[in-house]
Amino acid sequence: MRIDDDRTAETTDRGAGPVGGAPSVRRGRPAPTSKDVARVAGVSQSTVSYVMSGKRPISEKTRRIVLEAIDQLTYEPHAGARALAGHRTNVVGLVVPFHNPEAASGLMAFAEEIAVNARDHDYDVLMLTAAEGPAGLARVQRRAMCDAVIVMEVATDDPRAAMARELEMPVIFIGVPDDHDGLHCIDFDFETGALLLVDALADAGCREIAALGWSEERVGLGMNYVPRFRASAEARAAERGVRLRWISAPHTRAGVEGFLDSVLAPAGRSHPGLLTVHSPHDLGAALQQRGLVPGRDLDVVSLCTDVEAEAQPVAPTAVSPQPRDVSRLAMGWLFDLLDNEIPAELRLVEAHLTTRGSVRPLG
Amino acid sequence: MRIDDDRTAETTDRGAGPVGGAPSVRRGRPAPTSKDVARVAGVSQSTVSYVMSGKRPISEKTRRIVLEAIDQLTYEPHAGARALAGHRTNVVGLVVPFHNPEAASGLMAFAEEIAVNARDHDYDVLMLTAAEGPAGLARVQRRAMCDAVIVMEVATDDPRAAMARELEMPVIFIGVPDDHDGLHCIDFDFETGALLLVDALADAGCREIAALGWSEERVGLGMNYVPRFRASAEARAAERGVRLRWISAPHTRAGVEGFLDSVLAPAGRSHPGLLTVHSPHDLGAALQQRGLVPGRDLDVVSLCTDVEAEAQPVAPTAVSPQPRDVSRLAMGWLFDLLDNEIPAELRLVEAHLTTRGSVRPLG
DNA sequence: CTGTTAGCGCATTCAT
DNA sequence: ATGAATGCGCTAACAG
Repeated sequence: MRIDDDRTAETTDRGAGPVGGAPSVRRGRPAPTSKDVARVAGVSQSTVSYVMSGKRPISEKTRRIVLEAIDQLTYEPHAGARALAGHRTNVVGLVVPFHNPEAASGLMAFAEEIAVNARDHDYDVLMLTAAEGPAGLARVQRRAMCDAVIVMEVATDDPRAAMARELEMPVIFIGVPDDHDGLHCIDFDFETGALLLVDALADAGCREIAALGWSEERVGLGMNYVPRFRASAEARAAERGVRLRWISAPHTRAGVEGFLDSVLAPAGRSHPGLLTVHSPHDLGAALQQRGLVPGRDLDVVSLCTDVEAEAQPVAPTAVSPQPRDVSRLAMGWLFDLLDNEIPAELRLVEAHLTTRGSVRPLG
Repeated sequence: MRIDDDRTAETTDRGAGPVGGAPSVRRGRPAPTSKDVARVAGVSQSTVSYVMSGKRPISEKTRRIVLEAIDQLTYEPHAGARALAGHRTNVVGLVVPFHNPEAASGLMAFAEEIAVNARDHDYDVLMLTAAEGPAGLARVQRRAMCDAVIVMEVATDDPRAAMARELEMPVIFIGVPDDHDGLHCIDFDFETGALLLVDALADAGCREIAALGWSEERVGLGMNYVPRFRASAEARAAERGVRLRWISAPHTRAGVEGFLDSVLAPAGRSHPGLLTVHSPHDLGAALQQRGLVPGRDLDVVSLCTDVEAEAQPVAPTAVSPQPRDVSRLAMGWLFDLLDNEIPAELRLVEAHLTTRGSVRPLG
């Protein structure tokens, strides 16, 4: 049986470090535990726990004393112990996609937003890679490494969808798999975004639209937003009696040039319209080289973030997929999901058109 | 006192799921524990533990039986429990920098390489943000959330350096703070890289070099590699009797154009040399627009990855900072550090010049 | 309102 | 070569 504490009841020697800029970590000393806090505060260990969790009423007086002791010892709870006893890790898993230079910037924005939101709720982020596939999700659940997972860059036919249905823990997909029944999915409303962009060109009088879509690689990986956007754009173009053409290899210099050759060469063609996705860097230069100015010689609209738009020589009228909004909402949903039972659902972030003068007003 | 097990000694009902594609996670059932494995295998719990850790000799026979039970139950150890009892989390922290579109691609490559290496050692990656500053390092240590941390995008005068010295846990800096005494730092050898690039131009007969460096933002943040590279390049240029000029705002279109105007306008100037860092996308287009071809009308060398180099209209002779090599080596060092006491040290990854024909052979 | 107690699932020290 | 017993630091149920 235990003979009680090995540590004596001194309340002073574990106090603050050297005067003036005491380091918040002291070498050699083991990290203080809630028992240490309890001793310093002169209360029981469970009281310390309850002060931290707020799961039962505590008198204002003891509350203050305990918080003071916590502060004095710079105590922080042992994550593993807490997870073991409390069945909660305070960690969310984030499955990041395979490296993709084209989309890297957007992905980092996503990830950062998620990490910051997590910290706001005293959560941390475990970085999982797409390389682990569905098995990765099962692994982190069985090891109890996180309370929920966010999956980015979902494919139309994504094997992680089936796995997510088997898991106990909440999984939020950023993107919409074909069969998203029973899944919690959130994404930008690419369908409406496509409508807005096609309409912007059609309203300006364009009879013909050339679209520079996602890279071949993205398409090949079956990214869910590609068909969502394309199908919607095509449907609307048909409705408006506009011809819509998709360009292959849109993100190579040759692709851009070839496109310009074929579409714009017959000078005087009526109202050529350009719809770009994440405007390829070369496009601005290519147009410029041909003396073509968006909003004067042709109409250009784009699906891209505001930052990307403003970076163009001529900022295009655009619809932003709002990566930060999407991840912020995803996190809000996730935290809701952790405490409450919420039925599976598909949530879409509203699309808006930002007019920027790359489209000629119909005159 | 404990009345022993609540679970009966059946060894069959927790077996594999439905025949043919049994899901590896079964809803409703609690995750199996090492005790479950022990019961199924007919051994003690500690034996299961020792089979997994290999920390004491186990007969081949029981070893096999235990592994079989583990497999059958798809058992995985509870991360929190393991961390609590074993004082090891099997997690490495990774501090990712503030969002920076310019460098996002490289950072994702870093992160992916680190994550993959971690998984190879049965480690996971906790994503920390630079926003937490030095306090973030202290926090994850006190909470026992990881066994070591890797810090990316280190500043010349980085507050995390001081914190790292206080910590018990290993911290590896990717980058070299000014005062790196007592720190474990690893990075690409930017100094030698600069020498190689300046030499390449000087050897080709350039008397004048214009350098397009990092963005103002990077410089403003005090990124350690900026002065390391610049100082070394300047020193070598002086040695070689070459004039070296740094261009401000190198990553704006105006910056690039302004630079070309001032340096190249006086046609026939002797051997203009260009040294670029992460070639701005616009540079290729800008040169092309002026009818200038690297390797014919001027000499261009670059500090950029092979991928970035090959993406240019004319692939430049270049030195690659080898992000993947650096992170792989960092992880190797880290795992070494976890088991062995290794003195602090600065490790540099060797620089190599890859000749690609953007420099005219001296004739 | 607060203290006492029993595990959470594992690693590890004793025993054999 | 194996088993039994202990405790890591915490949460939550139980007892006042």
